[in-house]
Amino acid sequence: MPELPEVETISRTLNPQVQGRYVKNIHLLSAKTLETGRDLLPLLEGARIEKSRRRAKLLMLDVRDNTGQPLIAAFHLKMTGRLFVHPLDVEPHKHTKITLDLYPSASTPAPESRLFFDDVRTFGYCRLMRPEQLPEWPFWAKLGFEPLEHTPEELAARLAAKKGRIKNVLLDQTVIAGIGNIYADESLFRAGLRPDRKSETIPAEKLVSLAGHIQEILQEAIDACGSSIRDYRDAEGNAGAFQNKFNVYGRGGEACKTCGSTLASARVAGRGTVYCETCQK
DNA sequence: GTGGCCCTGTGA
DNA sequence: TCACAGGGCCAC
Repeated sequence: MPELPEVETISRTLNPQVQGRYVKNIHLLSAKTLETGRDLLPLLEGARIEKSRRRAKLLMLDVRDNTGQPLIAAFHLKMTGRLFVHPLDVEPHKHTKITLDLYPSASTPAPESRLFFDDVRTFGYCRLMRPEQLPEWPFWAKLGFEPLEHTPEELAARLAAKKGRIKNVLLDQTVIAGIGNIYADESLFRAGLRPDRKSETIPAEKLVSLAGHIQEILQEAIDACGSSIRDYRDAEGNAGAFQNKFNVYGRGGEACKTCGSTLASARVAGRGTVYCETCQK
């Protein structure tokens, strides 16, 4: 469930709790959660976390390993992944995949807190890599534009270059990165476009308008600290508030907030999709 | 382009 | 009991 605004919120709330901390006592409770970098794991013991950041839906930890070399831990939370910093008396549970202790300095004898990676559905993963290995990761290499770091015109040009149903295009991470099911549906509603409308039938200016709505909605969601449907929480355990502003997502069969007609439910791009047949053409 | 798969919890 | 939640990947 975490999409761009949720991962951005997690990164922002996680950063003050991990920045400059030293890592020890790493516990990998689920071997498959660490997709790559098993060989690099010993270098994390005593490593220093430089900062947390986000690219697409990936939460990235920039680390300096115990030999002083840069290392990257990239987490994909998929649907139910969570990153938390807990007090030391919190124990790992059934769905805890990774824990590591955080020390305020290299010489401090006792840890101050513990970072948890929990994931009920176990689709989430962590990849431990050298920075120079990032381009060799196909998913990373193919990631499209960051939607908030380009103009609507630039985003629209990307959208125009990809044929097919517009919702499929929005969910394609190689076109624009970071949009998931929620923000795809919400953006299309604001832009007045049906999710199954073919992108090649949409006029250029309408795609620019859609791109503007995508930026607007992602920014509003970041300002609201994301959307909490059931699982999502930020790194401090707080729920987001943007779910209260949904126009369509999760509202199939309810009244359109604009025109009052009953919102339609469908399957587009293999995902549950809600839209208004009156407002979206 | 579409649908199955990974996986668990939830709600009808 | 079973459909559904769905990101990304893979086979068809």
